[in-house]
Order: sequence, then structure tokens, then C-alpha cells
Amino acid sequence: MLIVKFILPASYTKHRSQTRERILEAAESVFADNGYHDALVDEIGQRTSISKGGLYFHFPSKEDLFFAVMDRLADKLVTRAEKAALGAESPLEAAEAAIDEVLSTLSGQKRLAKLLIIQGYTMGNAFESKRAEVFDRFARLIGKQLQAAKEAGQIREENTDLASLVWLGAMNEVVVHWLFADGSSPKDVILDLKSLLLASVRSTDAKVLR
Amino acid sequence: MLIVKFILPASYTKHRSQTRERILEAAESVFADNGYHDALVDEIGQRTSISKGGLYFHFPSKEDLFFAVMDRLADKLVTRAEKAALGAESPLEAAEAAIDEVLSTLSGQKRLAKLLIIQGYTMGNAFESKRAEVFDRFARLIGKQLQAAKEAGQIREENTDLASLVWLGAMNEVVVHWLFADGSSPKDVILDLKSLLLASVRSTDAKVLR
DNA sequence: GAAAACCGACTGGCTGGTCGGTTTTGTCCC
DNA sequence: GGGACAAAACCGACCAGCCAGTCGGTTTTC
Repeated sequence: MLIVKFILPASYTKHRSQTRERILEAAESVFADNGYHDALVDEIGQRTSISKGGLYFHFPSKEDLFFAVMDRLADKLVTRAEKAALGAESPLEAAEAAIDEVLSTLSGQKRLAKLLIIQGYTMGNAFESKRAEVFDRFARLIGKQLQAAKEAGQIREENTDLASLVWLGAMNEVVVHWLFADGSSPKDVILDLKSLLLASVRSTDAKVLR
Repeated sequence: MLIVKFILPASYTKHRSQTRERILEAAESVFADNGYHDALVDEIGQRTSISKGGLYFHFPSKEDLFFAVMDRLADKLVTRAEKAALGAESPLEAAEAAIDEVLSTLSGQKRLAKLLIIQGYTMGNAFESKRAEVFDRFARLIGKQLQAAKEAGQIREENTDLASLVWLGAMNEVVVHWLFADGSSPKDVILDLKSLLLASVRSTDAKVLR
């Protein structure tokens, strides 16, 4: 039988979470630069001025640390997208605003984009469910709006789950293209992309609804 | 000054390429199961009954071997898609046939799908340009048809490069979804997906051509 | 003074690639 | 058809570098 200590001074958790935050920040940077596999725990230590032992006091493993970084990033981005969607007047516009927000954010922070989309893969199998989880959050965000748009008669497409998957995949590919090819102006691409995606689901202008 | 020997018995190259093929086959299987990073050269050796030294006689490095596997796979798939496109009556139908072929092939061979799309990432940076290269081959295949469709007035969309990127991204995401989530019947999904993608570019039924 | 937080030298498991040596194959000549 | 020879093909024990995670000890905080 263990008696678990649970009475802690209030300041503990504060310091604790401050340090955690510092570590997460440094880890984000190191993972973004090198990808999961080639990121060294020691380097995260150096950038934080916390020794390896110290890091392992706060996070049980490199993997956990990486996941925490991912979650933190995804939280931020989803929040921004949700906020952007709030200002819209119709579900379809909300969806548009959300992808607009995500794309312009990512186009301006390619290191983070790469971290969020790609850098985890170097980890191997364990990453895949994490990626699925993160992508799912975005897919649901879009899917919810598309569903509403469908109920409001704004769109033709029945299969809103698939549609949100398609939108997400398209966005993903465009971002990846930015990361490795580039050349095109993000602003213009985002505009064209939105028009393509909207066309994929929207009711035809003339009332030829199938 | 070196005198390079170039008179070789014809059978040499034959044996040589047979062995290469055997190695590629085994490597494909091992890489598909484990991803680049976790695949062991020794295991490829075991499945081929060729020692590690033997393997390194045919391929200079694990990385080269992996790339050779990728190229071989991409070749096969691109060829199938091109053949499928040939039978079509219009550019748009050709594009449709191509993605149909790719998707039904991949949906039936998930190990290979995973190898082609994901397993290389565990390698790190070096893989990225390879992925870009392979995806580009498919993008060009689709892009060519979309371009033709545009000239034939079949589609509304101007930016066919972006459109093919979007199509590719959508396909990619759907396949990835099959790999990790699943549940849905590929046949139905492919149908719905094609209708979404066509809608994204096609001229409106009514002649409202902007 | 006790628990939390932190330190950093060390280790254990791993695995691409190497290399000296052996076997197989093809060729030439008698 | 067989002996002699060279190059190709293959073998596999070994090495070298790597690095996440550990742990006994120290410092800081309350």
C-alpha cells in the first residue's frame, strides 16, 4: 500500500509548468530542425540549460516529449482556426475562414508546418496514430461546418466526411509543396485552392441540384 | 589512365539483373513491413539467402537500395495508370481512369501503399526529395490530362497545376485513411471521391462559364 | 530536514558498412 | 574436355559510432 502525497505548495505546480513550458519550447525548436529521429535529447538539454537528467524528470521519454510538443502545436492551430470560423456568416464561409487561417499560418511558419506534418514520421509506427489524431481534429473542424452547410442547403455533396478528408488532404499537399518546391505565392495559391475546394462541394449556381 | 574492361559475356548481365531483382523483391517486403529505419539489412539478406556482403556488392548502401525499391514501385504504378488512361475517350475521363486505377490498386495492396507513401519518412531528410519526385510523376500524369481537358473546354478551372496537386493530395489522404482508420468500402469511396474531384474543376452543367 | 528538482558520466544495445578471404563463373588455349 | 587463370560474386565476423535512458549523488526549495 502506498500513500500518495497530494498536498503540494501552490508554487510547485507553477514552477513546474514553467519549466515544462521552457522544455517544450526548446524541444519544438530542436524537433523542427532535425525531425524526431535525428533530434538529440542532449541538444534539447543544451538549449534549455537543463541537463538530460532534468529533462527526464519532467518527461518520461523522448517520445512523450515529442507528443507533448505536437499536442501543444495542434492546440494552438485548432484554436486559431476555431476563432476564425466564429466570425463567419454562413457555415461554408466558416469552413473557408478556418482553412484560410490554417494555411496562412502555416505558410508563414514553415518550420512548424514541417514539424506538424512531417517530422514525426522519422519516429516510425508510433507516430502514425498521433498524426491520425491531429488530422482528425482538423477534419472534424471542417466536417462540422460542412455538415451544417449541407443542412442549410449550401452544398450539393452528401458525403461530408469524405469531403473534409479531401479538403484536408488537398491542404496538406499544398503545404508540403510549399515546403519542398515552392516558388508560388502563398496568397494566390490559397485563393485558388479555396475556390477549388468550394467548387468540389457547392451546389451548382444554376438550380440544377442534380 | 585506366583501361576499362567492357567485353563481358552476355549472361553476366542477365544473372546480375536476376539477382538484383531477387534482392529488390525481398527488400520491398522488408521495407514494407518495417519502414526504412527499422528494416535491417541483415534481414533482407536472410530472405534472399544472400549475405550482407553480397547485398553490398549489388547496392552501395541501404539508402540506394530503398530508392531502387521506390523507383520500381512507382514505375509499375505509373505504367498501370498510363495504360488505364489510354482507353478513355476524353481527357477528363482519362484522368478519372488514371486515379481509379491507382486507387483500386493501392486499396488492394495496403502494404505497398504504405511503403510508397509513408515508410520512407523514417529515413529523414534524404527521403523528402524522393517523395517529391514520385509524387511529381503522378501529378504530371494528372496535370497533363487536366491541361488537355481545359483546352477542350471540359473544365472551368484555370490553374491545372494546382488542381492536380489537390487531386493528388486528396487521393493521398484517402489512402492514408484506409491504412490507419478504415472501415469504409473502398469501391464506394472511390466513386464519391471521383465525383468530388470532378466537381472541383468541371464546368457547371448550365453554361455559366464564368 | 525532507522532498523536489536537477546533474552528467556512464552503459548497453543496436546495426550499417567493411574487408580479407573463399567460391563460382566464364574464357582461352592446348 | 580439361587445366589454368582472372574477374565476378559472394561470405560473414567484426568494427565503430551512435544515443536514449539510468542512477547515485548534489543542490534548491519549502
